[in-house]
Formats: sequence, structure tokens, C-alpha cells
Amino acid sequence: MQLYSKHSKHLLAVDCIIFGYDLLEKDIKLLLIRRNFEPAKGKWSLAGGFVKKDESLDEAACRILCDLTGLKNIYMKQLYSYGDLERDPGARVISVAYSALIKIKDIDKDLAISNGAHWQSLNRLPKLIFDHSSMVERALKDLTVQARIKPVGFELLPSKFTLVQLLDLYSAIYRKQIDKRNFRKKILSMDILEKLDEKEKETSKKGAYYYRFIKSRYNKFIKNGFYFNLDVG
Amino acid sequence: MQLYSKHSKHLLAVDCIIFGYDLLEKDIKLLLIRRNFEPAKGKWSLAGGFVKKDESLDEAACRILCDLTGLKNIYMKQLYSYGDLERDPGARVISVAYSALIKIKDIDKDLAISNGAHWQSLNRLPKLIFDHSSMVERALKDLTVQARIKPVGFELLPSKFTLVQLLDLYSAIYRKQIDKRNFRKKILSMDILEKLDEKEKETSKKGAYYYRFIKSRYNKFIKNGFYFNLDVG
DNA sequence: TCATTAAATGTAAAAAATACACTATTTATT
DNA sequence: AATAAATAGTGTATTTTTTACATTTAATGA
Repeated sequence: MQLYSKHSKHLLAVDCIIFGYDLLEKDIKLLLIRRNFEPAKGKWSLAGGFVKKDESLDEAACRILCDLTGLKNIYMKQLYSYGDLERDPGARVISVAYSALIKIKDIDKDLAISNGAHWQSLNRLPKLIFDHSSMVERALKDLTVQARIKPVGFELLPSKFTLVQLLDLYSAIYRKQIDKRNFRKKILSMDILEKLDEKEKETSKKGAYYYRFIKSRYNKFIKNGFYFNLDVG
Repeated sequence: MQLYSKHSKHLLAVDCIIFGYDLLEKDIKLLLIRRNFEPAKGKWSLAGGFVKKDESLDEAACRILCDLTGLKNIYMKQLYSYGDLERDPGARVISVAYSALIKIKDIDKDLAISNGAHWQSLNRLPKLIFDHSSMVERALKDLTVQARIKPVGFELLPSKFTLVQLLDLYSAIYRKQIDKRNFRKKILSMDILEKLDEKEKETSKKGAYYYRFIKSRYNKFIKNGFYFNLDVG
């Protein structure tokens, strides 16, 4: 290809901020990697990799997630591209950050461990290499914004969940207490959850009813001008 | 540099969505270019260029804006990176889109014209090359979101403006009519505008008072937990 | 049957958003 | 000098949304 041939070419990477939610600890976690190559070998980093000649950015992000966790068909959201000259001491690399929301139980644990991956609580993250901490910060900000205006929370929960679990998740995302009654009122009034007959009985004697997010109904409402909004507290 | 040497390198470009606001036509405009090189020579495109070896993405965006308009120190917001394999028929190019909000009168008109640049009304945009129309679409969506929650509108207006002009701008951004009284009430209650003694008298006999946006006061309020919000109608 | 534990529920008050029509100021015209 | 014309500027009542808050219910195990 002759066109554009006088212009510089660049190394291009993708880094993935992979969020999970721990139901028991009521804690948002990130899937981090102990890096096994230079530079910064042995340090904590996001899951990442170089973009290949014949794959799009989105494809690269999905490949990296899948290689690490075995997960396919997960929506990966592009967040931002990091292009500072000195961001990677190994060479000039431009990195495109993607985020994913997954259910911790869905990953192939052995595969993840063999790749040096570990879940780390957001509240006590280790120092990360390069500019990966800024990437995390941006991803977190985006998550809090998105959680307000789109039903992304459900991607972090099992398909059956209780309203208490949903509230705890939102408390973890917003990092503040939320009024139980107002929260239930609000989420139920949207009419996008289905109450199941089954109860979750591990955490209480009374037990809490399970609910399911009905995506098809949500999509129908959206078409009719409905806006998801979970401003609380 | 030996590290990473086995990985592919990519052409990397920046494309700029440059917004302006025409006070008289009450119309948002984009600064578009008649492209003067192959492929797609002679077609309409965004202002763009390749990222150089020794410049960051932000620097590349600023350089491209400055080369075209003479403008320096304009905030350019990175929006999204486009990496589909076939997006540019000339070669595989990854492009990072940036947007800028500028005052039409501030640009170096001769420089812009000599570069093939023209202001085009958003309401009748020509067909753009490659995926540039998607870039514009994303930028517009971002503008409408940002205009609600941040005082970005003022970047499109002269430093002195009337409340009628401000309202017209927001009507153009939101693409809907806005109640005059409620709008004035809301923006004035934020206490971030200063009323000047001077009146604008071109458009009416009575004349409308000029106002100024007081950025320093806005910044102070923000520190105290104030949120700009211009939901209207 | 009583104590324990967490789930589930409703209402009143406050705040925010909305709808809406007339008066004020200046200039140009007769 | 009076009047017409044109846009700027203003206030209130109603509706909707948000917030604050305490008791009852269901199940289990002692």
C-alpha cells in the first residue's frame, strides 16, 4: 500500500478494566494481572495486549478478555485512548482502554489463574503500572454515571437477584447509603423486574424474593421514550 | 528499542469535530474540509491528520486545529477511537476523534479558507468520507449531554451575550423550544452570570442586556458541591 | 411460644419542574 | 406629539418528583 506511506506507525494496545461484583463481600472488584514480561515484570497491571494487524479495536478487546477468562460475547465499552509519549517506558505505545462488567462466577477460574489474574477489591487496589490507575479511575467514573442512566448493574449480578442485593450493589457503586424504601419504590415503578416465586434464604430467616431483569421489556420501554434513571439519596 | 518489537505497528490519525455557533442564523455549524489528497480527494471530510512519532494524541489534535484555524489553547475533548479494518480505503488507519467548541469569529479566516475549510450548518451537512458521519453523530450526542451538565455553551458564544442568545443556542443544541421564563429563572438562579450595563441593540428596539459567564465563580461553586444542570422543557 | 433476624411496606412534607400571558422599553412612523 | 411595532423582561399557581422516616411481617431456632 503506497498511500500514507510517509507517515509514522505506532504500537497500539488495548487495556481492559474488568469489573466484577462480590455478592458476599458487597464489594466491586477488578480483575488484575501480575505482568509476566518486561518492562515492569511482576507488577500489577490491567489485562492488556497489542492490537494485531487484522483485528479491530473492539475485536482486540474481546480477544484479550476471552483469552484471560474464557468469556465470549461480553459487551466491552471503549472508554478512552491514552497516547502520552512516556506512558510506557518500554516503547511508545498508544493504548485504548475498554471496560467490561462481568459476573465473577462466569469466568474460567483455572484459565484466569494460569494467566496470573486475580480479583482485587476496589477499596484496596495495589499500585498499577504505567497509567493504568488513571484508566481505572476513568472507568469507575464512567460506571457510576452509566449505572444511573442505564441498567448496567444487572450485568454484575447473577440473573436471579434479590432487591437487597441490587441495593447493596448500587450502594457499592455510588459509595453511599441508599434509602431502602425509596430505592425499592423507584426500581419497581420502572416495571422492568419480574418477581419470582423463589426466595433467597442464605442471608435471612424470612428470605428475600428473587427478581429477574426483563431486558425485552426494558427495550420496549426505551423505544417509547422511557429513560432509566436511578438517582437515589 | 527491542521491547515489543514483534508486534504490529499502525497508522494513527486524529479527526476533529469543530463546532461553531452562528448567532444570526441561530444555527450550529461544523468546520469541514474539502479533502485535497487521495483517497477521496475532493470529498467533504473532518479536519484530520496523522499522529507523529513524537507527539501525544492531544498534541496532534491541537496541532491540527491550529494549522487549520490559527487557534491555540482551545480545549479539545477526546471522544472515541475508530479502529475498524476497512474504515479508510487507503490503508488501515486507526483514528481518534476529538471535538472542539470555538467561536466562529476567532478563527483565522484566510488560513482556514486556504486549507479548504468551510462552515456547514448541522441541518444540512454534506455526505462525509469514511466513518466521519458517525464521528459527527457521536460528537453531537456528547455535546447535548455535556451542555446539560457543564457550562460548555459559553465556549460557543462571544464573551458578552444576551440571555436571548443563550436561549437560542440551547434551543439549537437540544433541537427543541425552551420556555423563556423558566430558562432565565434557571440560569440566573445559578448565579454564574454577570449582568453588564451594556445592551445589545441590533435585534430589537428595546435592546437586551449583555451578560458574561464568570468562570471563576462557577469553579468556586463546583468545589462546594454545586452541579450545573440545565434540563429544560 | 418466644426471641431473633432481616425483608417488606406507605405516607406526609419539601423541593423541583412545568405551564402560562401580560407589561416594559425603545425606535420609527405619521 | 401620539401611536404603532417589535422584542425584552417578568411572577405565580399547579403538578410532579424527591426525600425523610418507623413499623409490621415471615421464618427459624432456642
